[in-house]
Amino acid sequence: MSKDAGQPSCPIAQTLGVFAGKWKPEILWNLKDQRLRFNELQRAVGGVSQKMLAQQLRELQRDGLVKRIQHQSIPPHVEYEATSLIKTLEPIFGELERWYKDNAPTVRRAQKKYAKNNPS
Amino acid sequence: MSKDAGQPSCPIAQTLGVFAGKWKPEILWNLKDQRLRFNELQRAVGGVSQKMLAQQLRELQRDGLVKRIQHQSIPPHVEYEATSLIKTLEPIFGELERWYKDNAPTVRRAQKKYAKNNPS
DNA sequence: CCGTATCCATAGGGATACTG
DNA sequence: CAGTATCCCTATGGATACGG
Repeated sequence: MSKDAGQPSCPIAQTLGVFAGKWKPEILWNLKDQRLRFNELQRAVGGVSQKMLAQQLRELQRDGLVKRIQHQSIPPHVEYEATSLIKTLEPIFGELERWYKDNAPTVRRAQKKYAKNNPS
Repeated sequence: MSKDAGQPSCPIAQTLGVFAGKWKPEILWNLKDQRLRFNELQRAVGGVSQKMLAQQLRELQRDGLVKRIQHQSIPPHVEYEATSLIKTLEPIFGELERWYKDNAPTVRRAQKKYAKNNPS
């Protein structure tokens, strides 16, 4: 019991669900202004396994954020590109970036202070 | 091996790391305009276990987003409240909320379409 | 009342090997 | 090249019981 009904109640969590997966921000970040092939993307993201990359790309496609472009050729040639829906995320990305620029030091200090008070 | 260096490269991921944990958005959402006690918070969030709530609260304290207020009394009385740093997240929350309002239907449609094309 | 400690099941995710 | 399939280990997270 106490099974979650499924939908998180607040819209914040809903939106995060779409783009806040483990590798998604970096994938979107890299696709923001360029098409990339699978391997290029894997190198660009750095540290992601094939399995994870494929999976996250599938979810991004499902949610309409990324489009898969298959060129018929041998050897196969596939490119991924951001859809127009991604453009609507830009204000969010902008705010996230700005927040980091403005507040990262504050967070660092809080963490140091916390660490000092908590002999883990 | 192949241990990740630690820091994700893009600031987006950095910022998300601070507040995008599984229960954090809902915790912050509830603390936004009121102090709450541990049990109140647990009920408010809904579905979160004691263990998870305690853990997420610890992280939020560590990152300076939440303050723990301990009243000395028997039985113990503890309250959690948002710090001023949380205020700086509001533009982000605002954008996230707005995005959901504007684009949730689009995402739904994309998902339906994707499901139709992918007999999973 | 406010948590921590412990146990345990499940899902996440890496490495590797293989296919169209 | 662009993935899937498999194996396997670890981290996550729920339930329960206990301590300050």
